[in-house]
Amino acid sequence: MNKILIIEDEESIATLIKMNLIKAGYQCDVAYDGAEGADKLSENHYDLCLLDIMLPEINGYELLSYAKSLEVPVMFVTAKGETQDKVKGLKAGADDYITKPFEILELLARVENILRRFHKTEQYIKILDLDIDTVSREVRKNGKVLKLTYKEFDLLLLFVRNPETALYRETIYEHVWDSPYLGDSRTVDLHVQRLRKKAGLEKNIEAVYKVGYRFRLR
Amino acid sequence: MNKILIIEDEESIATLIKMNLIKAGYQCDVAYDGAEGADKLSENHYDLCLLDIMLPEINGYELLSYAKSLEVPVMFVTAKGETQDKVKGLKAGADDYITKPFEILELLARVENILRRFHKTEQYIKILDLDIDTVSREVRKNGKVLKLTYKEFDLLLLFVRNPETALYRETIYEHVWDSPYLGDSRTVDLHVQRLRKKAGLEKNIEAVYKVGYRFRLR
DNA sequence: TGAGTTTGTATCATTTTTGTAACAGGGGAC
DNA sequence: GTCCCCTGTTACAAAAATGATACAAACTCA
Repeated sequence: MNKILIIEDEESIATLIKMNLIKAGYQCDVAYDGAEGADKLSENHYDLCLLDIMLPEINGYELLSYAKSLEVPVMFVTAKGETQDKVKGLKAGADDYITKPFEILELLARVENILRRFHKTEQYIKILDLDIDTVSREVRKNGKVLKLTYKEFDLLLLFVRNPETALYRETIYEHVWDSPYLGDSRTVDLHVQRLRKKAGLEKNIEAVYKVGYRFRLR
Repeated sequence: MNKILIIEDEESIATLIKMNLIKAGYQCDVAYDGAEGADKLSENHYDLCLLDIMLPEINGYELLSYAKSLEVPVMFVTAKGETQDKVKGLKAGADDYITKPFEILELLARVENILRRFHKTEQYIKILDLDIDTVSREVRKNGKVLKLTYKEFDLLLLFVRNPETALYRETIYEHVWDSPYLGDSRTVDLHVQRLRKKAGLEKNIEAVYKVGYRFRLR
């Protein structure tokens, strides 16, 4: 699961980006100023940082070098016409930049591109006898398309991106349902059963007693 | 089929790039110096030009402006450490750059990215049994002109430019209506129905439950 | 101005997804 | 070995999403 930090002081833009990234299957945090951004960077591991150059308090370049020191790839988000900033940003080591206003499709393409470059994500995932296309949201097993529902697909993605990992129900719920887990619900279990059955993963998704489930590759 | 011109004097590198691009499904020409490059650019239409900066005879920047005048996207190929060149290249209008030595996967990703970005300005698109002229905004199906409305045309364009992709309603709305999607509106759906009917794409535009729609080529 | 288009909302029918409940069975803890 | 909690399974009903149709507002073009 890829985690992206958005550092952007304009709330509407931050929200727009966040919504779209979440839809595309990423996990997102937002920081509204440089200080908050630096805090979040130090507290969590992120796979990518979208960074607005013009920020209150700490400016973008300082944050850039901080992120780089943590080996987090950075994509600059610049306002239109600030060509000098683009150049400066690239010199300073940003991995990409995008100019506001931008097409959401372009943003997604660039995000994917960066993550792919840093070997974090792929459009196609081949695992066991499954071929997963994360862009078309299709899964094939031995060439035959599986009819997975929205949640089943997200659940499968979580498993294949975290193989051999004991995933807590809480973790699963929060990733797939994107809302806090209130405990005491069989929802996750039921979806796991359905996924197991549809994808023929009875042997590969195993229950971990009192924890949740684990995806086995063997 | 996308056609790519590689202008590169080092034969081993040119061959390596060519081989990989062909394998990835592109059609390739190679020019070994600037003069040959300029000739080929004038003789054929290319969708992308990969351009080495350090060339005998004509240097990369002159070729860049020539390619730009023909509206051919250009990606600079620079040797490592030539940071100044990167900056200069971007300023001069290159659409992307890549540093030697590079990962083939990265090259392919970047090529794809550029083509995706520029595909949007292609005048003629032939797909399935449709002929689309993006300038006159006319669509023919088996030679017969379809009477599409403004929004229907934009919607069709979005689909044909993103085939086999699960497009979210948000994405569709923001692209075609060019304003933020506020959720909970059947507008996109309705336009999809109309487009399906008028263009006879009932089989090709399929609903992706809880997501939006997907354009199928098969 | 007025007829014809285009566009978006509202409504209803149908299909699909999702989550709760209830019960059965099995694996740990002791 | 026994008991109990946890997980597997099935059924069902609520909720949500999509397709289809009708209609009204907005816009176009003569």
